[in-house]
Amino acid sequence: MSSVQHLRNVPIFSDLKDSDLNIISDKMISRAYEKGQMILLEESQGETFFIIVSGAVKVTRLSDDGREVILAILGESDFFGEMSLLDGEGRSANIVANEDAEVLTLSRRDFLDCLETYPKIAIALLEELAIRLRKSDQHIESLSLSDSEHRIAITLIRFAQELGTIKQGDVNISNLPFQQDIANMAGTSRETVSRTLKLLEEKDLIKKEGKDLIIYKFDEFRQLFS
Amino acid sequence: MSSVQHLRNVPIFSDLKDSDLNIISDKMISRAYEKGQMILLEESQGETFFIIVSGAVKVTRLSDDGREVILAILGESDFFGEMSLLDGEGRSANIVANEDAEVLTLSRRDFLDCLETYPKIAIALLEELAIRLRKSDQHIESLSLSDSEHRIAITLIRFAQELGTIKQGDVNISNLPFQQDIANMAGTSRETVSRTLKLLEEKDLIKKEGKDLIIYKFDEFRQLFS
DNA sequence: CAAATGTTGTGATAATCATCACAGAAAGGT
DNA sequence: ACCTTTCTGTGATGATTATCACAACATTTG
Repeated sequence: MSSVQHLRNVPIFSDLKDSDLNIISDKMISRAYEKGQMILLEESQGETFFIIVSGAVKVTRLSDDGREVILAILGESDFFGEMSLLDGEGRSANIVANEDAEVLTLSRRDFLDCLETYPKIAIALLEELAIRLRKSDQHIESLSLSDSEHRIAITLIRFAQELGTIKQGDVNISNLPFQQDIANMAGTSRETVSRTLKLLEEKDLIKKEGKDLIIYKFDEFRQLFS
Repeated sequence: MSSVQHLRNVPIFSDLKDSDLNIISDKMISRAYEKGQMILLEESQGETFFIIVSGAVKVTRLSDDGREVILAILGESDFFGEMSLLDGEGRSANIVANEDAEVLTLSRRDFLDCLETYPKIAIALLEELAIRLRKSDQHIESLSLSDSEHRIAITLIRFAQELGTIKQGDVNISNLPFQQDIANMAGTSRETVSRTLKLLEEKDLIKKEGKDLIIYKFDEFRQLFS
């Protein structure tokens, strides 16, 4: 797929005319990372805007003693790097390739020019940030008042919404992340994830099948853990 | 103070010329709420943008069983209501007056017009949302991997940054929120807040004085709980 | 000012969950 | 196919912290 066609899939660019997309696309540089590679470091100045063409990355924060908190897992057509471009602060999170990943990059200068030239992009970006803020708020709520079973269930729901495919009411998440990653998103321990998944399976709410995980009756499941 | 002068203090408007501010200011309507009054309800459609002229509000989410999570406490010159205007989703949080409060409001239509007419506002708003997202990320990190003492300390730091006054290295927070509110922000129980404040006082890190709370050597304190 | 209401302090108890420890399973590399 | 590494399952244990219960203190209101 050409890079223009990729851009067309990215929400913040979807309103633009082909001619404009071409102009932007010409300024972008393609890069590839392999699984586990660090794409952006917390310390570094954020000077680049990234769009994911294929693969997936995780957005993390690391504590002093090395424990990792996963804020989000991003996939195809998602973007990142915009935060420090916008507010000028240093990076607030690390980005690590969670699978082999291919990205398009735009320099700070070109990105900000885009915003000025195409106000629609700025407004679409506002929308996207509002959505992210909303998700963060839900995440905070869940960490604040749920027990680990709820937090893990909610994490599964997030995965289902991002990476799942629906089939007659059930959702299939293929390539479920490792238990350790689920734990780091849900704010709990790896062992608790293992035990809880078993528990949810015993309750016939989910089913593990190799690398896949099926959530039965997704709507009811969501209801259950609101 | 005239409402134009208030707008000048609001970061997203600070770049505008007086003449433009006047135009916007004319479209705004002033409203007053008293302590405890609900300003925005979770269910309702968000159709209004708010700027706080005086007083303070809390941004909360309520669980089914009635427990409250406080996402933020906003004060003078802060604004809210923009999220559902931007992404069209229903409200994600409740807003309650935490003290008697006076606000200026702008209708959905006028707000969106503003964004189109003054791209600078859109960009400034992007900046602000980026800052909020950053704070949310920190909040999530702290909830995920700190014990209650750390979480409470971090909550105090947030208050200090929003409402504190510095005096030779120490920060004075006058009108510290109730322990229950601190607990709801820190994701812990009211009793634990009580015990932890006592503990921090015994360590000579803070001091309670009536309604005030002093954090000694704020920089070191922040260091300590990063 | 008394009564009522709201807020804080503190002990006792129990529940949840992290941590440690290790075995078994799966995946990757050569 | 074998070895190595990574991932998962599961028991035992202890620490943290929520919850309950109630007294003391403070603030509001009639």
